[in-house]
Amino acid sequence: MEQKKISKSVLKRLPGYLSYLKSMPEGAPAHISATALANALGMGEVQVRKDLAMVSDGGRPKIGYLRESLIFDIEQFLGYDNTTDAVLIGAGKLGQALMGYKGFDEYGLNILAAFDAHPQMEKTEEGKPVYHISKLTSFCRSHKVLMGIITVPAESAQEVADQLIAGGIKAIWNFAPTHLDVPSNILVQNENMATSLAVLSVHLQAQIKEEKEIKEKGNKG
Amino acid sequence: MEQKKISKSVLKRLPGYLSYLKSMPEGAPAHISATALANALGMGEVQVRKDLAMVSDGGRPKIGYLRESLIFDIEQFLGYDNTTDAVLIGAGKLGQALMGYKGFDEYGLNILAAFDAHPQMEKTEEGKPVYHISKLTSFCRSHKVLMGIITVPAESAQEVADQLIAGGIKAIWNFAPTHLDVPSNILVQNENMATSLAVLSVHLQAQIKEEKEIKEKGNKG
DNA sequence: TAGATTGTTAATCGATTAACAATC
DNA sequence: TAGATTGTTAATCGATTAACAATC
Repeated sequence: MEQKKISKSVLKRLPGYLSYLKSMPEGAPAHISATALANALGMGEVQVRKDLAMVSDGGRPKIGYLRESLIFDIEQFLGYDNTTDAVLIGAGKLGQALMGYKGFDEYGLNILAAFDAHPQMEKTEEGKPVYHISKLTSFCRSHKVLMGIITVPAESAQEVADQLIAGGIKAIWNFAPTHLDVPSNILVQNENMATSLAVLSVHLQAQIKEEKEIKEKGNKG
Repeated sequence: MEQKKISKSVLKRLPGYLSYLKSMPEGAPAHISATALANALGMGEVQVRKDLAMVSDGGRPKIGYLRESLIFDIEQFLGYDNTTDAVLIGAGKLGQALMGYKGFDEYGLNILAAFDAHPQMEKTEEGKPVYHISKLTSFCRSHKVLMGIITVPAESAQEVADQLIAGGIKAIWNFAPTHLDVPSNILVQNENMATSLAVLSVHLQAQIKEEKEIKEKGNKG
């Protein structure tokens, strides 16, 4: 391995391998082949092998990869070993759901606090503080926060992004369904439900159309 | 236009255009050029033009596309005009957040009911019924539901998917962080937070490393 | 008419897949 | 040894970008 530049497509597949590997029972064999992984996840085995080559220092022919070190290598590569502090803006339902999600630990993500234009409470159920949005920029600066999670309505998202950037943030996880304008050194990762829905919707349309055609043929025949 | 087969990459960009177009104020000009759209969304103008060509029946040189009909065309293409009924399984925080999200109307998505292994309530805040999971398959069949939204923990996701498929569902929106094994005619769209987090995490790692190097250089110099 | 903008055709780029040699 | 599996090199595929002709 050792830092060939990784492509985004590969990067996006790594969490899938990781989660599958971690979900395997203790009793499972210590080694796993790319072939087995590929079959389990419904992927091509060559692709899996190439992906793994990017992060691991190799498997053994006929045996495969040591599961334990594969997990370690992927986690290390993804930076799940060192914790990232984050703030979340918008303590609505989605925001609260994210604040309450225990699983983020596993990804090295630690949400320090929530911010809201109209805080309804002082602390979330999990005991994380909820501050007024006016404190956002200074909080980010003083806590050296590098990541912001935006769960406000689309209208306020750009404004929030600007404040985050003013606070020194380098990456934004954007759940608001809108495009954010940011300097080129800031990464915006859009969690866009609309995108997924589009894919689903178009698939269903095709399905419905297909069924209708079959039915019509049946009636005529 | 007229049904050239659309690629997934194009499909995924359409909601972005749509949302931008819809967000424009009433007072804005009736026409918009691909160039303007591209600049607003930080994309290449050729790409935008090609994408629009897939769904619209053309703009006019020097003038651009009629905004109104572009919106109509994209919505039609994405099937947002006819409503899709869906069920949601897993009435936890995320599930409730999705149940309560008003914006799905806009995408033609209508969540009929929620199902849970241990229902905590009879109805959600929004008045949608919450049933025991044992009713899932028969409900899907009798209501001819085509889409299932899975917001249960990873361990139970496959089981839920199987029940959905038994109920005749054709598309699954999967929020559980796990791979689902399904027949090839069923579409699974994974809403995978882990994927996004991986991208963000790797970006931040690179940022941190870069900063450290600059600082070290500064100290030496 | 001149020029902005469209749509198309060709060139480039990147990612996936196939073929094959290396190895335990 | 034989064969499963790895890793690499080459071929294919698809998507993006560039160049350019058409048009209002």
